[in-house]
Amino acid sequence: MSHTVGARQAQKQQSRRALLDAGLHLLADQNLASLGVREVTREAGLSPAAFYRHFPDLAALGVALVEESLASLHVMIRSVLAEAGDAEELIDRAVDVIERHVREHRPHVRFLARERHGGVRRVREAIDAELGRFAAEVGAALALQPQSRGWSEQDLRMLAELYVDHMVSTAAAFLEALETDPARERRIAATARLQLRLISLGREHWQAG
Amino acid sequence: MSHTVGARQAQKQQSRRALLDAGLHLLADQNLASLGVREVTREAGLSPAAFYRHFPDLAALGVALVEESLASLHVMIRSVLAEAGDAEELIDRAVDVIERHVREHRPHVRFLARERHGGVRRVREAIDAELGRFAAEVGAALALQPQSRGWSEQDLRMLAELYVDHMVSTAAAFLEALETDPARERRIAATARLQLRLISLGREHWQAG
DNA sequence: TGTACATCAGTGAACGCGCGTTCACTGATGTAC
DNA sequence: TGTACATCAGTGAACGCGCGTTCACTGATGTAC
Repeated sequence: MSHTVGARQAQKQQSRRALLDAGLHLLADQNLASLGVREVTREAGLSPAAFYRHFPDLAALGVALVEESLASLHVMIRSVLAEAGDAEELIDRAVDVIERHVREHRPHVRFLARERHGGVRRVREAIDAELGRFAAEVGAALALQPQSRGWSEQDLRMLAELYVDHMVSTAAAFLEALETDPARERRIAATARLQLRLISLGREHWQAG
Repeated sequence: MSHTVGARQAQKQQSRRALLDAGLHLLADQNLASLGVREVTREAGLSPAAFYRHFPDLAALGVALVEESLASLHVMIRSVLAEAGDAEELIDRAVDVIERHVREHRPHVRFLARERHGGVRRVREAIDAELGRFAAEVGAALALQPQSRGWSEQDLRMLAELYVDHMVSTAAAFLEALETDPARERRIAATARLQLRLISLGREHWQAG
């Protein structure tokens, strides 16, 4: 049985949550680098000094948001990899899952897109490291598939990276569409499916020539 | 013959240049959204008030930087599209050109990567619109190639976008490597070549199944 | 259960600082005659 | 060529403001007995 946390602990966690949510909300319209401590605490309904009971600085809050954001992404990727079916079905499923993920975790996805090449090195590195781990995971899953018979480690890795990069580009496109012109969503999904189909074809004929 | 600009005009252009260079330099370590007017003018060796003789605000300076950055990118893309040779040669050439471009226009490339999903909407939209134009240009070039016989407009467009997205991902990877661990450059180039080869294979067998 | 003390999340005031923007100005460059 | 006036890029001082961070504090929660 889990230890029941005391009221004090529970309240502290609630405040921490409020700070993270406030940050995520404010980061819809700006970068982590331009976010202010007072801005976050104001949004969270706390005094400025309270911030320091939870994080040493804003970069630390950013890293906490990276962890959250990537945890949910991780779940998504696993669910895509766990699917069974023919190539066509898998592609449709994968694009659907990405689209739903962006819709349901919009602030987190936006945060990742914005900070992946953003101005705060610690956060940038945390994101890149995690995306690298995703690629490794995808590579391991690909290695188990019969189509990968005879593929070198390097080839598997490059294919995994191609998939991850494509997922990232597609997610960013969905996000931009949601924010500016939701009608574009359908076209982006259609394009992503065609692209994945083309990549599948390339995969089938790899080393065949 | 071109009109010789007066000394006044020439000096003004020099100051404008200094402001753009100062901005670009400072944006190596931060976002446009967190850049300050005083910061830029200090770096450029001008008084704070001088800034307003050139730009109404920092977003305007950002848009000017987008135009510069994309002009040089445009030249690069045209040079890739203009190449002739077999698929293998074209791929090697394309990856080399991207690598060289990132090296030679590092501050501009970094700026684009950072602000593409950054916090300043005007700048974000300017970048996206220009990347869309690139995709159209690539699509038009692809349409002229014999391998594209029978391809629909939609298929050409999705392939063009796949190439542009791949170029963007590759450029971002080169950039990150240059900034953190130059030894990774060779591996990134090798991966990009393999990926382009796989995409080429997919292209050859498109609609063949 | 009750009491006395310890902990510590959150407060509110205070600090010094750099910010964006404005303003009247200066003096070199440009122009009309 | 010379003179008198216009233009305007850049200046330096000034303003009010919100910032990050610190500090001693408060009072609810936790703990030992």
